[in-house]
Amino acid sequence: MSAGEQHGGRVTIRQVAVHAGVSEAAVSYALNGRPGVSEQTRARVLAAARELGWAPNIAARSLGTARANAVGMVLVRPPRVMVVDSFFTQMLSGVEAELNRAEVALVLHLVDAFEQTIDVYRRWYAGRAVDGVILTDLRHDDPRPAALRDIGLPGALIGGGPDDFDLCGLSSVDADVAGTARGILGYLRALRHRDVARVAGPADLLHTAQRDAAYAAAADDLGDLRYRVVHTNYSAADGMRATRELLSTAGPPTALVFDNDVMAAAALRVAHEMGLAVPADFSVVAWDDSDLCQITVPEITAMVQTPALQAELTARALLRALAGGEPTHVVLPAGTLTARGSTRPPKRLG
Amino acid sequence: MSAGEQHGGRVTIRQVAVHAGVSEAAVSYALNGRPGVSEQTRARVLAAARELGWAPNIAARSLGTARANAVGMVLVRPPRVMVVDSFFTQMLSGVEAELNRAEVALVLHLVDAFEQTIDVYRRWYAGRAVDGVILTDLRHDDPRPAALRDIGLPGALIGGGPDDFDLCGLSSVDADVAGTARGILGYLRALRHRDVARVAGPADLLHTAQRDAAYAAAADDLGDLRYRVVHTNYSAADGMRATRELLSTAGPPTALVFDNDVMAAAALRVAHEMGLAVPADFSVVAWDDSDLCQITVPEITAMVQTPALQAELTARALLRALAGGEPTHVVLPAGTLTARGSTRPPKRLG
DNA sequence: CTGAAAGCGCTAACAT
DNA sequence: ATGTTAGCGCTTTCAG
Repeated sequence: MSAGEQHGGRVTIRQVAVHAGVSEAAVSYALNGRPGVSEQTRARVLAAARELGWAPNIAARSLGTARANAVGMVLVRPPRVMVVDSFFTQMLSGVEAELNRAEVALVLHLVDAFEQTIDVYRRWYAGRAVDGVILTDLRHDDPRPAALRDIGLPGALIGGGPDDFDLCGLSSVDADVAGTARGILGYLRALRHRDVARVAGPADLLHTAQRDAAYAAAADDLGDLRYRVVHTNYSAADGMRATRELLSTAGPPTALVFDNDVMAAAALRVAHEMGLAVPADFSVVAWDDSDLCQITVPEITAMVQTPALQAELTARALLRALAGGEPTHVVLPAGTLTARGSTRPPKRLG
Repeated sequence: MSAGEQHGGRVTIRQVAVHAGVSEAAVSYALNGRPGVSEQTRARVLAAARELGWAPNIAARSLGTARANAVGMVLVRPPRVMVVDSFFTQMLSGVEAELNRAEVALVLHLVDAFEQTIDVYRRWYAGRAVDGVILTDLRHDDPRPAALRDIGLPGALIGGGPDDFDLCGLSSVDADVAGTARGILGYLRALRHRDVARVAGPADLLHTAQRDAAYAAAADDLGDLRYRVVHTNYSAADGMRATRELLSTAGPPTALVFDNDVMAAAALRVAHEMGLAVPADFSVVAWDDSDLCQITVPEITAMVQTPALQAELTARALLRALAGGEPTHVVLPAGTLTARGSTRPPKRLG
């Protein structure tokens, strides 16, 4: 609360200059921590700026430097179809953590249809509204990476890593899905489960495809484990549908693994409807952990993921790319399993 | 996909002008739908602009007009403490719906501590980063409205309406909390409940205070209904703590109402732990509805709210204020009750 | 190391 | 109805 703060905004660099008794250019240098000005002047300028409550005019700076100092994210409405709400908020938190550090703004844009996304990118690029974008929920044959390359707009990917997909020069940050899948199946196998079914997310998400491959490989490695999968749209209702389907087969699985926590919780209800008990009749594991996994009866065994960290590193990778760095591909450690009451050895051992 | 789109961005108004064979000013007029240019030229300009893939440079426009064409929201991290995740995403969706219509960008900013919010507002104002802000989760004696007035930054409130609070000239959009509270207690009373306890949100949220008053008044009106309340931090764990507390009293309530869906779901677990049955031993009602209320056993009776609409109208009110309009105070209809299996008449009728 | 001046792309007041 | 021009506030060359 220094003396001058009652001025309250809209102070120009010119006023700071006269206040400090130097030129506008000197102020600019001083404020941006550049050479070309003595330490003494710098100190005086900074003092004057603080005293007057100066803050840079975003538009003027952008216009001069041709940088928006902002990054954008386009989401498809409704969010719940693409990401679970809690995953989304954690992701947002991670992105912001990194952007705040760099004093870069986050511009959010929701579109009604996936196809509109690229138009937004084009507009953003043309208008220099953002310097780059962060992508999530890549789909099979997702047109966005190539579009970004064609447009010339930098980007970075949360998930949807390098394995089987042309990233078009974008950076990516993935979790170790192979390790996570091995962790889950290995854990169940150690409990003697030999028939595991998975209630997965939407088949067209790359995210899901990664897990498809990871689970299949992990099951293969174990050798004596039957593994099947049903895809859903991530909603509770669809998860229940899939769960019912799997449990209604002749020779139902002894363990069900879910691609998110909501569907896992919903499975407990299905069990109840079908007169089955968890974990007596079948075990349940959720890929993501959340409060939800701890308010059910029984509590749900879950793989703890780090979406906020993943998002934070993605934002960092984008900022590096904006600074001229090469694309990077980070893989975070596999999730850690928290065993709870929803898992135990199957009734009939194989 | 017109012919010229391969140009791909960064087209200036000057290029459009030469392409259309007119002056820069004429292009500006034509593009912004203003008088001062014939329909014929306008058409030609628009065609040229589309052909070249022109989009306005955000910074240049802002600098010229002294408007950012953006509104901001500052949230306190972690979001889950202040708003339930699903409420937050719905709110975001509503805000964006309105802003997109007006081609206004949304800038999101997360801070670690509530106190930092006003600094961000000040910086945003000084730098013309946003034209206005949307506030949520007003607290008791919240300093933000007055700060905005002092700073000179327009704003609008999601919730925290006009009743008992100096809004400092801000617009607000509220749900009819009084009506909702009456709806819930009336419904329970009609089932013959005469002893209802509430597991509420954080006491320092104005939001919660509104409900406190609404429930108290509704209980008073009914006359023969005992009502008590315990405040929580909205988390599942704290909700369970409060639920346990209430059910452990001598003469426990026959119905519990919850300020959010997560705590309501968590209460079912508490019931199980305590050897109680829902709705046999006590009924459960949630203020917000969500998928969660439909995957529990029993399903949870809930008040359906319209957070997206509330947020949308708030954004609209803000845009109106930016256009010079007077502050407005909208009150949305009370929530509608969806009765499910978690409620029924109490065992011992009063 | 410092000061003057040009220019980023647009809008809006001016002159034509 | 159209074209000319002067800024918006900042950064950044270029002389001093």
